[in-house]
Amino acid sequence: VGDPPPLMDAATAATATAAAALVWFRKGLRVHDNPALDAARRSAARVYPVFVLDPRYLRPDPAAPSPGSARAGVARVRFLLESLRDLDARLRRLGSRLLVLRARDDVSDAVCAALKDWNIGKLCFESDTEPYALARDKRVTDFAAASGIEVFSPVSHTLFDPAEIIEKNGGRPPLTYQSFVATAGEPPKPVMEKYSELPPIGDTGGYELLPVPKLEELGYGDLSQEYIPPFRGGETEALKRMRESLQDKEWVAKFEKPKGDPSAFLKPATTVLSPYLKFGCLSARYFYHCIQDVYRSTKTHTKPPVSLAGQLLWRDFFYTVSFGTPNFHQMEGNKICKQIPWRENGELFVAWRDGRTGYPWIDAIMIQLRKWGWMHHLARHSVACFLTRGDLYIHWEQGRDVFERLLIDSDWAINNGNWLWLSCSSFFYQYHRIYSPISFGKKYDPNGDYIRHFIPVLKDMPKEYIYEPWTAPLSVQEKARCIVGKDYPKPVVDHEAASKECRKRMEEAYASNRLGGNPVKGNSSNSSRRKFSDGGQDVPDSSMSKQPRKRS
DNA sequence: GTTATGTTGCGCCT
DNA sequence: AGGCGCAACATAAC
Ligand SMILES: Cc1cc2nc3c(=O)[nH]c(=O)nc-3n(C[C@H](O)[C@H](O)[C@H](O)COP(=O)(O)OP(=O)(O)OC[C@H]3O[C@@H](n4cnc5c(N)ncnc54)[C@H](O)[C@@H]3O)c2cc1C
Repeated sequence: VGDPPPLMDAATAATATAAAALVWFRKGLRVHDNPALDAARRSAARVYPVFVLDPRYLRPDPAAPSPGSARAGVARVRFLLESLRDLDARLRRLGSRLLVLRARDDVSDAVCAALKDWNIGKLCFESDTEPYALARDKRVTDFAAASGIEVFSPVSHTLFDPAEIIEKNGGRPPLTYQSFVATAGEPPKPVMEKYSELPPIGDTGGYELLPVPKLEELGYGDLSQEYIPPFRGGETEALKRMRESLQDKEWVAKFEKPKGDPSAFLKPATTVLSPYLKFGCLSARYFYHCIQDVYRSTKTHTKPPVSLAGQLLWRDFFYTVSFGTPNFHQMEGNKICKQIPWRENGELFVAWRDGRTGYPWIDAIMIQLRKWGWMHHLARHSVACFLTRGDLYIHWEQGRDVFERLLIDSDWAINNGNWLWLSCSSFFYQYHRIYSPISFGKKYDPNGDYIRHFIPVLKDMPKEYIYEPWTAPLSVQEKARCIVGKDYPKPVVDHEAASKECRKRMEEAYASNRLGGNPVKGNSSNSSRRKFSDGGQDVPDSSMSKQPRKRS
């Protein structure tokens, strides 16, 4: 169970020596538990720590629906730059520095050029299992192979190696959390050896070495303060935040995920370590390890899936399933995804995206997404359910795209996995359980403080009406200086009617998935069998109202 | 075939 | 704050 991978572990890698090693940072923006950096410093006399800026990720896109680049909201761009600045500072404390390169077009071209220009003998980078990353990295490793450059690419972004888990499970990814946990066992220990010095960087030839750019230098000039979330990027912040969270041992030991308050924003109910894990400012293995330390010091502690350690296992669960599932990020060609005829509706989609549905709970969450790039897990549930199976019946891929761009913790595997979950397309199928856009938030925050903070126009709406302002008498709306239909939108759908309609459509979609989608099992061999034996039992009519079971 | 299980619904009850 | 009925999905294990 605890066996280290047989090939390419840090010790093996360290035996080979090269004059110059290049450490390519992408995620994994940290010094602690960094096997790639560790291998480089042990095996080379000169180490070049490199990050390549991708203009498509960073350049402001004026056509985008909210501030940011085409691919990332400005909150995540800021978080990345802060993380790079911190990484540079931490490398400098070890006598090194971060070499920030700018890709002209393709990131892999820039890496290959540096490998050649600096005469690199060994390339080290953290393995990344996203399809985009696999394609990018293959271009580089192909070049390295052709140039005789040794490559070391350890798994250190996740607790486990997804490929290894899939192999252990008989070639298929485990599709339930429990089977995943049973297959996975205990994660490897983080590489935490302290050292005071890194090998110096070598000659960088004619390369112009610029510091990490400022947001303003990238063209983000007149940004309002509102787009500065209260979370700063970087490894230093990550370790500080983790230690603060773990300091309260009782809180850690009693952590039980569905019990948190999604409306808490001044002091969020969960750790908000997700953006740090996303960029690798914090090692998941180190975090997991520290949680286990806390557990050892308390009498009892909660268990997966609801415990804090269990949250990290969810992360690895989605990484593993996504790695082993072709077309994981879409409905088409995705074997684990229910085929559902989602509806096309640009107007409703834009209302959702821009926080103009007329349901303050939903809109406040979408505005928190746009401005902070982070919302509580259950808040994400609320808006994802509303967009898809709960109210609007719009494709989860459209919601996924919005989250992918705007979340500061935007993560391909986790985001897609959770959208599959919430839309009842995979993993979870109880489409009758629909979040109410009114009562769900109200039970945590009856006064509506969360709404008032993110939707200032509603700040004087009496609490009796703040979750349903369209029900407020006009005199109340006037007194609150918020006229529904003018200052704040009317609801785009009626939740009662819309959710009922959604249930019906889901039932139909599921029925046709059973008929058409699964012709493998239940064929003619048992078609002659009828349920005569049930004849004496009194089956309530309601249970018969659905499609008759056709098994022929 | 049947049965147990599954992180996170709502409304209503106490 | 927690328990219950509601209505009910899929998967794994037997
Ligand atoms: C529609 C939707 C989209 C999501 N998209 C993302 C995303 O792009 N990136 C992302 O990191 N999380 C995503 N999540 C999962 C979850 O909401 C966040 O990870 C969590 O809210 C982050 O806050 P935290 O760090 O305080 O979590 P904590 O509760 O403190 O958990 C600690 C860590 O565990 C991991 N984790 C927690 N919940 C989940 C989960 N459900 N699935 C996988 N890993 C989890 C995260 O890395 C998190 O940082 C999404 C959830 C939904 C419903």
